[in-house]
Amino acid sequence: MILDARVLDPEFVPREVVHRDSEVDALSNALSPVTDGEPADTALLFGPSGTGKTCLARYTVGQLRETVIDVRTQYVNCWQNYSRYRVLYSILEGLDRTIDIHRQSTPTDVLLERVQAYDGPPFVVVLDEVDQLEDTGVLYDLYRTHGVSMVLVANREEDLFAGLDDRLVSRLHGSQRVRFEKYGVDELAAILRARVIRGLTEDAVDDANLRYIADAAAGDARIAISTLRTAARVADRQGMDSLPESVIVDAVPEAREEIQRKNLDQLKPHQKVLYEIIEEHETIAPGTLYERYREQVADPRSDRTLRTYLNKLATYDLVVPEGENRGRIYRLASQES
DNA sequence: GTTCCACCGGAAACGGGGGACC
DNA sequence: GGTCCCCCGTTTCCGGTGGAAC
Repeated sequence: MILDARVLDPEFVPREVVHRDSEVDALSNALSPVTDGEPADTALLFGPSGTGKTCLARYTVGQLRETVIDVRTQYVNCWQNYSRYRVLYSILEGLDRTIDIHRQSTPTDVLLERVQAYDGPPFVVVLDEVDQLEDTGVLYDLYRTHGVSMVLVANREEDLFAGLDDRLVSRLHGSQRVRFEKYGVDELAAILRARVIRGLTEDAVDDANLRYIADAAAGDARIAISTLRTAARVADRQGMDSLPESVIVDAVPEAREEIQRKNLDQLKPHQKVLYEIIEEHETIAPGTLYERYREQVADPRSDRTLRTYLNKLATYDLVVPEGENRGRIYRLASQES
């Protein structure tokens, strides 16, 4: 039943972007100077998870490469590349200039010098999840680098600007902003339909079931596509030639669990211990949490490190901190009231 | 109103791991 | 092989915040 599994991959960039025409136009306009060999202004993409920001950024930059011969591009995920060093290294990878750079011994300044020495055609850098950067100074570095144009992707404008250097904030003031709203059920169903046409056999799933998936995903395309993929995999394994409603209904919670499992798999052992302690209690105060943690591990980390871990868990949407100061408690995101 | 205390997070220091250089 | 340098995860230190207790 599955003809092309890549289409159901969360990273897949389709040949046509559905229901985001105005956003594509806005980003294309922002990048239009590149078609004349000039650097473009910084573009900022904001919106909740699963609204198509990353997909649209990759799609638009891909289109640019098809129409402009002389342009270079690089995609950097700031979640994985959160330090100044890693961002610069990743950018140099896009320029094929990492030969003789050693990740353990070459100073950051050398990487920056090498980026700033770039004198080729316009270079467009997409910095995804840019609000996850631990050192945002690299944005100022890049802003001042001639020939480099940035597309910054983040969930919330306030979160991004809160962490930025004042000089950069004022310079980004006039930048092109593209805002993404959650998809409606019809829009999500159309996105799924486009994937079904390219990835599954004809009539593998009817419109009513696609709308069911779209409705359950609550505006999040990532969850919708994950649900479709989970259902297709199950049906394919069982030798079915279409997706029955029962398989789709089961796939809805499974897809959410799969996303959560993937997040859990990325945790370090000590972070997992914290997660499991919070899981055991409905809610838990920080002091008690630290105490239980120290009881369970042989080589406990300091409380300060635990606070860093807990912030990480919150960023992964696994744990929710509630209240301030002495009233602070932690609970699992899946048990949110 | 004042003091105490739990909690948060920034900044600087520290140390491990790893590569370059002699 | 020894030394130097670098990044990065962690620790230490500490000031800020705000609710509780007096």
